[in-house]
Amino acid sequence: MPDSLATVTEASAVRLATFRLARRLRAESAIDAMSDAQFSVLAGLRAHGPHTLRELAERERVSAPSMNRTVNGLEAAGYVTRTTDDADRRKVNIALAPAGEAIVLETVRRRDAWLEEALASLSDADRTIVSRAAVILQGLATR
Amino acid sequence: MPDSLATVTEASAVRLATFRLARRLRAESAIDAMSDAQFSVLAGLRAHGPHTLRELAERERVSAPSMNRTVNGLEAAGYVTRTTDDADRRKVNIALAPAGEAIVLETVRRRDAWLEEALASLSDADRTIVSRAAVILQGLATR
DNA sequence: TATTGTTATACTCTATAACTATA
DNA sequence: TATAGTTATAGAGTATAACAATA
Repeated sequence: MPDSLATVTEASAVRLATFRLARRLRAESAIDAMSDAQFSVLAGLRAHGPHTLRELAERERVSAPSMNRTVNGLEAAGYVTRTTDDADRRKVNIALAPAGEAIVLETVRRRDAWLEEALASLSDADRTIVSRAAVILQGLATR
Repeated sequence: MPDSLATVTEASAVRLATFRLARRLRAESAIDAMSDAQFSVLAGLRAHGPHTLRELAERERVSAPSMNRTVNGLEAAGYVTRTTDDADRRKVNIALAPAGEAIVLETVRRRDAWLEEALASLSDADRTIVSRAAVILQGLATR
């Protein structure tokens, strides 16, 4: 029943706008060869500092073996470093390498540049609405 | 808008809110076993009707062989149907099966239910801001 | 014995190259 | 010859089960 698609509720309008904008922003990246999974790990390390493998796996809601593979790729590319923990030698500390930080910063710069240009096309009133909504929506997502 | 520092901050806030909300909403799904790639195809068929393989691949910005595999899985699960086009027998029409439509509707229902509850916690003024922002942001994402 | 990380194995999604069937 | 779809092959990300090292 295609007619039901015309009935756009407030919630579905927010859902559609969120997914479409996220998809558009995700396309702006410093490196085509970098997967979402890899970038998410780099961004997590940039925002929250070094993690053990287990901590990274939990943050990304992924299994430890899966995270191990992703970290293997990032390490091979020189984006992260792996060092055994001195206090507990079972643990491995995974930290952002300079090349990894550069990727995060450049990707964020590109995404914000795209958004900046898009926002510049709006009226002052619309920009104010978007700015306020960003604060409100972030509160909803993290409550 | 001359203040470029304020502009960057505004863009960053929109970017973070968008990614966090999208991630939170994506977690609400009818079936754990369904991947994002599979669900995106079903949602596209639901919104825009039957597609050829090539059309689906272009819509999802994926190669034809990759889409062929995804469609194979969806067909094996009974979520889509494949029928040879009568007018041009090289083409295959891929359409949403009832079971596939049920998955889309249930996932959308869960996501909107989560969002409705979240929006219900807001003041009327904040809700109005979010509703108006949804329209504005969707315009930006699809321009 | 419990925890941390890794390896073994398998399935999905991604790609490019090459093939078949049809126009 | 050109187009639509599929198959062949390979790499990355996902999982669970099993293992080694360490606490």
